Amino acid sequence: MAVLPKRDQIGYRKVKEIVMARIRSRHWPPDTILPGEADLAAELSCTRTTVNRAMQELAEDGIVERKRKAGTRVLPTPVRQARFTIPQVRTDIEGAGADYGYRLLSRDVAAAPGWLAARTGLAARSRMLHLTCLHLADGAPFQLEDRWVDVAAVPAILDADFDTSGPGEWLVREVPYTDIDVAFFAASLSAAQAARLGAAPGDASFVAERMTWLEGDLVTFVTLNFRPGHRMQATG
Amino acid sequence: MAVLPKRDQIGYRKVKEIVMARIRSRHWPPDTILPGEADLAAELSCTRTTVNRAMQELAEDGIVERKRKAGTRVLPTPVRQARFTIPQVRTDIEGAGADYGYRLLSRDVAAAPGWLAARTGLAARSRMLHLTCLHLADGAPFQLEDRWVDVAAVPAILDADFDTSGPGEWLVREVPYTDIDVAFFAASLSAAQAARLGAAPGDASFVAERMTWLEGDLVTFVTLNFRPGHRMQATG
DNA sequence: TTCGCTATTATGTGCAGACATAATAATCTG
DNA sequence: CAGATTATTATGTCTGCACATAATAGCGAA
Repeated sequence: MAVLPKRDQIGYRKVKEIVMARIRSRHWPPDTILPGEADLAAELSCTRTTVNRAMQELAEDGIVERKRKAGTRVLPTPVRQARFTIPQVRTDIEGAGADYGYRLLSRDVAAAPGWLAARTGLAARSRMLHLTCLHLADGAPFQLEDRWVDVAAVPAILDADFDTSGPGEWLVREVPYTDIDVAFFAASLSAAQAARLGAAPGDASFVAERMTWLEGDLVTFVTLNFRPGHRMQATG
Repeated sequence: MAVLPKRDQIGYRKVKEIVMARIRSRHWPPDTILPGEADLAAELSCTRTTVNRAMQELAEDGIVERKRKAGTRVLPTPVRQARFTIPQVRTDIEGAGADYGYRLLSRDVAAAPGWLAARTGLAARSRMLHLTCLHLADGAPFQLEDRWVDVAAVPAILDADFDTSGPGEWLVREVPYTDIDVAFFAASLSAAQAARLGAAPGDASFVAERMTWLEGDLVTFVTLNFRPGHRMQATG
């Protein structure tokens, strides 16, 4: 049997491509107001629904800006956004083909320190579980984790056993959350941190800091120090 | 006139909310195969189209995984992704309410160095424009830019004037691209870098490294050293 | 049993039409 | 003419329906 001829109707992907090409080629330079969805649909002989989906995605991608009645405008400098998967240390390590290892370094319950309360809006005397642990890749120190968990928000945390696997995995499995804030920066390792990571004091460490929230209340605050040389990749 | 009673039909946002809530509450624990779109549509009294849109977005967000015939599965550890806008230094600085300043430090044309060719797949002898410049916030050094541009890909770059504004802005305005790779890491500042940034040699600097491509060919490679203390925020 | 075809089924995408909503443009009014 | 009101218009979203496509499950033949 002959292969059935593909229906050559135009789809939203194709529409996206066409519009992108026109924007890139300066056929529609920055700040241009694009033709309305109905016009484009007519030109490309598809329905407005299809054009709409394409345009919505272009808006999501930061290529255009849409406003009712005002129309769709080509953004001057494409506000391209990059995405990265929020680091999960076990996945990171195993994804790189290395063996994952873990060690609990310390565990204690204490009142939230002032700097933490100030940064997160916690009550100053909140009871927190404070954990530090080390994640290893092929036996070598990879990441140093310093975590605070609000006991009021997650009472069960006190009964959890973190001798053989980290609190991150337990939390992500057991505790719901609605929002995450992440920040990245560089810091010099203290003597204590360097010793844990098998690096030299003062070495530059890539640091991820994460706050996890459930409906506006802090669940956990964690600081992750990576071993010197670590790179975080993203793609736009 | 009385306010017209809002039609209380259910929309895709509401569907997303409901599904999210059920997943969070463990009503649908990880690895559950959700009811089919048709069933959900019936339960929520909306159409399959609406449910479909909601589920597509949940898949985009990394909450569920969808496969034809196999159905929609709740992911075990929500592969939440964070997005950040690819740093554009002027926007960053002005967005923080500071005055933007700029200085060109050096400009020369040279063959691509070996490490660059190796990392980008450029021909080893490609002619490149090499620029270094400094971006200032309220007069203080903020970011040190070290950029390579492929002259073959962007011939007009040789005629551009980078005395008063940076190559990043010129490129984003004039040159189309299709892909961006970004990497972030921490590095200790060399003596020369520290002098430029008004910091101390050995200080930890947050570094962004960016490769920009047009249909598989490198357009530009840039290394951005931020002043010590800089934080990059993202939100999930 | 195992290979290979076919039927089934859940998601993917498109069409046509309708009404909702936001924001601008046009018009009316003092 | 300024300010308020109304009309217009582009996008936002939903309803129903139809067919496409991928992947599994089930069946039959070697």
